[in-house]
Amino acid sequence: MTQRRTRPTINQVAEAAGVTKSSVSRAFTRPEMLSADTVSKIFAAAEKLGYVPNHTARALSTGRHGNIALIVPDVANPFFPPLIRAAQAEADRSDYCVFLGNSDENPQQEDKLIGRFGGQVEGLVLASSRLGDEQIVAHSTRRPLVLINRDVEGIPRVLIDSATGVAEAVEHLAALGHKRLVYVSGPHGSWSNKQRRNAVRRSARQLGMEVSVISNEYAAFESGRRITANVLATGATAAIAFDDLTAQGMLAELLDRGISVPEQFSVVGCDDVLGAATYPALTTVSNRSVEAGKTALTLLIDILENNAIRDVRYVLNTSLVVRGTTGPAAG
Amino acid sequence: MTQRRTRPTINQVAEAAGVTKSSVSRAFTRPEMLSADTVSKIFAAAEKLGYVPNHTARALSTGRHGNIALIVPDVANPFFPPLIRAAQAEADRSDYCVFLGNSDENPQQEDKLIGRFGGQVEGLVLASSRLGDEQIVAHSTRRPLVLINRDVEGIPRVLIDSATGVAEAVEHLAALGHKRLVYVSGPHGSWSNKQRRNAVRRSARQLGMEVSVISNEYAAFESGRRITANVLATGATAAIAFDDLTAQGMLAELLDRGISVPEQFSVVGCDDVLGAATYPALTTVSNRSVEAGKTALTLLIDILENNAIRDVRYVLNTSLVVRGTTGPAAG
DNA sequence: GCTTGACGTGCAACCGGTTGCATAACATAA
DNA sequence: TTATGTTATGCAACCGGTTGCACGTCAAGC
Repeated sequence: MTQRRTRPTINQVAEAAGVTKSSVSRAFTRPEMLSADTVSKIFAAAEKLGYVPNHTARALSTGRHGNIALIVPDVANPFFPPLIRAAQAEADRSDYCVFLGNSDENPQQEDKLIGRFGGQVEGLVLASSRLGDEQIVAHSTRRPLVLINRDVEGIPRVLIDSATGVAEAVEHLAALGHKRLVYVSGPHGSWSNKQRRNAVRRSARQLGMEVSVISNEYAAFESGRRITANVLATGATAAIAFDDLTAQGMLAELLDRGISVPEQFSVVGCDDVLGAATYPALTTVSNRSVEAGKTALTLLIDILENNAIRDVRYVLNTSLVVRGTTGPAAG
Repeated sequence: MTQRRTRPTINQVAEAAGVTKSSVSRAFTRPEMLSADTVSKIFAAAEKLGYVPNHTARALSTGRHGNIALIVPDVANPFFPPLIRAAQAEADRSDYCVFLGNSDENPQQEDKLIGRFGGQVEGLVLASSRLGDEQIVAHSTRRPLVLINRDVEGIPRVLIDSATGVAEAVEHLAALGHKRLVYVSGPHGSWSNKQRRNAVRRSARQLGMEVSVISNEYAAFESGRRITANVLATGATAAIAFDDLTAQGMLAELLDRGISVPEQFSVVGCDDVLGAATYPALTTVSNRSVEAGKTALTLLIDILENNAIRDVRYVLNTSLVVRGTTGPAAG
């Protein structure tokens, strides 16, 4: 393997160009301060030596490193990758680099990551944070913070309002003649979960439907399978699940138990992460995660560059996407 | 919004503790050099002021920032999130922070990202890189590099050998009586694609089967749907797709065309990213992406910490996972 | 021809740590 | 008691840039 040469420094360029390092520095940051001659002389020397300004040194003296951190509970949850991708693209447009953190749905891990990233980022985006409000507020005093799917007063936040879509789902089921309904919960600390649960309850009450709530800490395919027995035990004819993964697990389990969907039981998911890829294709609540990721980054960058300190609460509405897992109530 | 206080520096801690900054520095890096008394005095002062060493400054003088970069072609492709997650977890265990880059399957973008990250990472992992060999070699002279699913001589690499699994798939189809086979290609620059295509051809030749290759630049659900007509036009009775997403798109399209799977047509995917979530459940080639991510990071960290410069070529074998989309040849 | 101002460049301090070397304090051995 | 070694701490240079200020030069204005 070839030897890794140490990179040339500003001083070497200065010497090669016959100027001081101040001028080299200015040539790269504020060339309009220098004569055109000097600038081109410096660029020529830099080019020849293969000089690239040292990011770390620059960050130390300016206090700006152009990094931001994005922390999510679970990269592998299909809700996040499109969000991550959108955020990353938006960061890139403004020449920011993004640190990605995976908290494993664990507040302690999330806290630890924030600490570790803390020193080298200018701002953070926390998606579906599992931290307590006080911790979030505490972190926000240290550096700019934008939240996704978490509603904390005074902190800029982007919220995907699944309540609108969930309400539509309940109405849809009511219209199909369903009377008894189950809501299958998601992670405990999840703001979206609370929001969805409340929306189901509220709409159901208005429509005179009965609702049971079944808890299910870790939202995923397998746990969806597992809680299906409990769901059926309630005697309900339809279920709304915290997310598509849970719904998909339920679908598989119902199929295995010989319960046909939607003839004998209706299932609604949330987040539309699977497209039409389940069988039957899943009726679900639309997802705005790409917009959420992009918006959060736009917001954060705006705060960083314009020192725009404001209390933004950006809400993205959702709606019901009717596919094949909902039908008239059995019996 | 509350005022963001500037963080205390090493000097303030030194003053508060009645020592010089050298001692404070040592208290945090090599406490065994100091008397227990001094250390606890310093820690007490640091604690009281809320001091945290400045990562940037430390990086500048030591040349080590404890960051690594991971670049993937598409975060939203379900092959990568588990890999990313595993890599991130492994990095975390050794206190490294990870930058995530999304190249959008674009070599230029990939190159740009490497450049942007370059100055602030100690090493890079390129997953399924779309760069040319020379570019990869060039980058590797600058700083440690580990490749995933890319086989470049002299550069540490972790390869998921889908050839073994793909060969099994071809044998499986032959055993079911299929004579004509299609391989649906993936991205042009993809090493995995080349490997899979060759494996299909080789095994088919040995088993006396006929193979057509259909190209399909962007591997995804929609493009899988789109190329299905071409696949059927070949007269084949079975297809092996570059990845599960493509296979899933084909499944949907076949269903829409009233062609039943596996009775009339057999489909095999690759990477096992969908689990049993398709309908029928997809027969596919197993995926070792979690191990790949973890191994790549272990390798990189080993290189960084032990200066272990070696030409590693780590191969992870795969095998066929038979589910419900393959059956006896029609007619 | 002298003042004034604009412009281009250099000087030196600073960002916040780390580290090789010198030295003081103290313990041990002769 | 003095020489010798060990240990804990301080001094100051260094990492590689940025930036406020001072200074010298040259052209325009009177």
